[in-house]
Amino acid sequence: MAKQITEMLKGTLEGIVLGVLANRSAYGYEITTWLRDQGFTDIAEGTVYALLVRIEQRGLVAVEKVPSEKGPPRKVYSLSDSGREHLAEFWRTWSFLAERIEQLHEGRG
Amino acid sequence: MAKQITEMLKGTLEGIVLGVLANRSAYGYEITTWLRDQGFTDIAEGTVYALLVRIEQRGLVAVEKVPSEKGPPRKVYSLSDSGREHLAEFWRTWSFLAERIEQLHEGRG
DNA sequence: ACCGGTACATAGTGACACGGAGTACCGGTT
DNA sequence: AACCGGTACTCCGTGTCACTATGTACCGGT
Repeated sequence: MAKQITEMLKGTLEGIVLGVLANRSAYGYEITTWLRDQGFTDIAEGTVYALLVRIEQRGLVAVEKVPSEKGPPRKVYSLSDSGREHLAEFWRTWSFLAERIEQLHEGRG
Repeated sequence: MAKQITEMLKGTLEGIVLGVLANRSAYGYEITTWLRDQGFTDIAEGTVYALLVRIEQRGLVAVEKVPSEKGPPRKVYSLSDSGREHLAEFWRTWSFLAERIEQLHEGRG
């Protein structure tokens, strides 16, 4: 699972994170841990934080600072309306791409 | 707003092209036309040519120059053994990613 | 002579994941 | 008190990739 996943995550990681936030609010460290548990073992911590900053600046998420008993305060992100729309668009784009790739995979290319 | 597809194609477009070449040899212009027919209307011609140069330099494809009746000579690409391996790895990586994203989509995130 | 379709090439730009390092807060061990 | 590991976030530099824009060149038909 070498370098191919790195390039594939471009564009999809944002959708994944938005998808997670669609289910429940979460903070960066939590999301990183969740991704690792899902098998994305190579995802860099910095990558997730940078992504969160980006989607916050675009207004796709709202942030709330919440104190933690175990360390520095957490930045808890939740999906905004704009983020929900963006996520819907992501699913449409993803479906389009996945459909065609699956066709190729099944040899009907 | 098909800017999402631009980022999503990073990493996947290479796999798509390799997938096409797994079925039959093809040249750049032909591949571009095929992609457009498949619905990838925004794929730039230059993108495909640049990709082909890249995978040729990595030894994933072999090239043969073939004269055309309608224009300049075509560069016909065919998959090498190394390319076939790379494609297999692509399918593994893709399946891994697609599986997790589909789970998210179905709300089991 | 011109135009449109065929066919390939490439320099510059922007977006994004990654590697690596750093800051800070906390509880438990020594 | 000093140290360490887990928690939690930040930032800079790098490489890769698709896109934009443009250019070259070959060909047949008008």
